[in-house]
Amino acid sequence: MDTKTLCLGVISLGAASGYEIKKAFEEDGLNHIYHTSYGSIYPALTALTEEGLVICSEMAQAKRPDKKVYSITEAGRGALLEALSAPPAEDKFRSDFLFIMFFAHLLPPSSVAKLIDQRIAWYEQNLAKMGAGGDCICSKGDAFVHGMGVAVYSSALEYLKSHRQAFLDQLSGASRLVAE
Amino acid sequence: MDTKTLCLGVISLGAASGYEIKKAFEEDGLNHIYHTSYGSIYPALTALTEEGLVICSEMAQAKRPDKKVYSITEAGRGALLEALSAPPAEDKFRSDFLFIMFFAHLLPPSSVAKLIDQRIAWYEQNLAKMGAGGDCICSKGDAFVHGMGVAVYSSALEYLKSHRQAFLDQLSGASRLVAE
DNA sequence: TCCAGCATATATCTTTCCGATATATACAAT
DNA sequence: ATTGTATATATCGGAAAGATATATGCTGGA
Repeated sequence: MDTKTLCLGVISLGAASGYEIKKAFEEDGLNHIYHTSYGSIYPALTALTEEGLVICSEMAQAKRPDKKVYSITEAGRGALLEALSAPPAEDKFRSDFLFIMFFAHLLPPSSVAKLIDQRIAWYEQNLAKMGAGGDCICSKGDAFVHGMGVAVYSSALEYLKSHRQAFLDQLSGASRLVAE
Repeated sequence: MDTKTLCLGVISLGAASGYEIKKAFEEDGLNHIYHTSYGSIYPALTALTEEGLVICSEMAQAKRPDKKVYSITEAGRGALLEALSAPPAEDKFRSDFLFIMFFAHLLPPSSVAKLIDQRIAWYEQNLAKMGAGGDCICSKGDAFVHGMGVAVYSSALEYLKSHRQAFLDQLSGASRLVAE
């Protein structure tokens, strides 16, 4: 999914600025689904405007920097539909945490324990936030995607809680054997 | 986690060529944890060699292209430990599938159904492969990471199976209302 | 009260990375 | 015989990520 499609999708739910698009991938419903950056968004919006897929209305704000609000055009809706209809690329998941866990035998068990505990706390915080369900830009698919996120995070949390101790025991057991 | 660290990690488990490093991120234990490409690996190996973190022994193979096997040095082990000790960056997850589901209301319900079914099949295949547990480069953390992967994929699969019908009903219900 | 920090808002620059492609060969299957 | 797959390295071009620059108002703590 290229950045242009990501922007087009958000704008299809309502006119938005580059700044608001970024927020949608940080706090609102698209959080955890996809990420993008200003370095990609602003050039994408320029390109979309040139292609006539969005139109830009510059809003001079009294005491703020000017805000450029983009709205989708009919051609834009067509392009979005086409992009969404293409066979989806495989999920791309990269986790520093899991990579480090893979090499946990190289680290002191106390560091590993700390990382796992931080991770558990992270899942708990996020699940609490998701449960509250405050932020969302509320498309139809939102509840479905959101529910899947909650299901997956819950199972990850449960796994960490229930396997933490055995894993740490295994690690210190192994290093104890080496020391003997 | 930059590509140099990813390569260093794999090489720390045993001497490997660029080709074998790539495979470790496709089929062996690091699958689903991180991805990388030849375009990143080969330059990274050159840089690691120049920095003295790995050494390269060129293996002339009779009837195959020469194979460059890289081994980690003591300095390399130090650099790896340092990189693994840094606070992990947040997971980066990007899913075309979930992005499309978020905009499912724009697509014909039959297309959405097809995508979900393909997804269910994908999880089933992968879980079968992971259950068999054939491929792994077997570090100590391998079982822990592998188990977490199985837990998460299982819950995703269960979620899709149990919510598929209600979601599709909701989508066609909504479009029926529009048509009336 | 003052100043730090945060939120709003756009833009660009550099480094890194991804995907595609080129090259070469052996082996298996059709 | 020919197609496809596996082994193996290397590089190019375009896309993206992350950091930084700029400007300003609001809020909260020292």
